[in-house]
Amino acid sequence: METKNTYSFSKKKEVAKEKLGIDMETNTDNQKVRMTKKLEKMFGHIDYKHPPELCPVRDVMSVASDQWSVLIILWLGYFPVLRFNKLKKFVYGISNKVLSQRLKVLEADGYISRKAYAEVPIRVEYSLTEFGQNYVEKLLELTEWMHLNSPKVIANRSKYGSFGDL
Amino acid sequence: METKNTYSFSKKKEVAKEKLGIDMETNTDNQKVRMTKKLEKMFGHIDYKHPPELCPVRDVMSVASDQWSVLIILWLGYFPVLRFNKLKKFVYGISNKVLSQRLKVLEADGYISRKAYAEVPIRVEYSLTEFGQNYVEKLLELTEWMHLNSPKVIANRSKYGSFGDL
DNA sequence: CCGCATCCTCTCGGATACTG
DNA sequence: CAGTATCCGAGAGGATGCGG
Repeated sequence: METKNTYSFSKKKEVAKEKLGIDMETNTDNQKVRMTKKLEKMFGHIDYKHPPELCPVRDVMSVASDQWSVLIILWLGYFPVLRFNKLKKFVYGISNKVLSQRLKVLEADGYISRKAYAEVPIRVEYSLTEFGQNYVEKLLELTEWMHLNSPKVIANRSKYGSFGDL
Repeated sequence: METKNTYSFSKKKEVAKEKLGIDMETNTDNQKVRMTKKLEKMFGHIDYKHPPELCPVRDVMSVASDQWSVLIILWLGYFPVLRFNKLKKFVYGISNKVLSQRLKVLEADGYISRKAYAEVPIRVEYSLTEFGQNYVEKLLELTEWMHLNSPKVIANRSKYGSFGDL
């Protein structure tokens, strides 16, 4: 998977130039070049004409960057372990159904672990796995940025006028 | 906004202990403590019982972490400037309607800029703003992680069984 | 207490056709 | 070319009630 690269950067540049009339060489800024390298790593190996279902990154991200999933993971990063109803309290506004769905998917994808204790009434504890801890760190970098910049965005938005929501 | 903190960490611990039966002091690991600090910065100032609509971070993130928005921003990070139909080709699978919606919102939120040239036929060029460049860097860190780890997730998923999608 | 099953609503988003 | 307008279907997600 690492070695196979059916769609190299030079090939991409070709396509960009010939089929789309875009000259990649206009990328001069260092920062942009670094960014392009990273993007190349992610997009370079795929043909942009292939069905998006074949892109595992899209797939995985759609779970991990889901609004509810993010909140669940963040709160589980905050508290070491949480039970279903506690979690529901923190992830304010989530319904039983959605919470339970997300928890199942997040468990399946390896972010969280679920421990059920055979008591009466039953007790279930959710916590982050090693992998989930790993992810929450990445996520925090993003949410930190969001926390920092959301005022700007809100300001922009109202300056721009009242357009659609999402 | 920075100084106002109606819901301090110690208060949070109180609530956690008294109302939810969670002892925050079980956080021993250094990494977890750092994480908790960050989370505190984001969640500490809000009462988790307040309506989620009041949380600007949720709001801003729902736009910025939207699947289509992410792809648009990434491709605009790859190519310095793209026109509507080029963009549509790269963000494979997106419809006119959604692309146009997302572009409008992303412009309103300050990530991208739109330049229309009064030619016939009309030409419109989209590119990242300074702010958008800023964001795409953050985003790339996350997508890099995704690119790196999606195989693990897929593996986990199939190991776990065939459960729901998303 | 956990969370599934059901029902029902309602928004998102795809397809197509049309205009400046 | 760059969108808008309209229609329509799928499915996400909320509320409730029940079972383990």
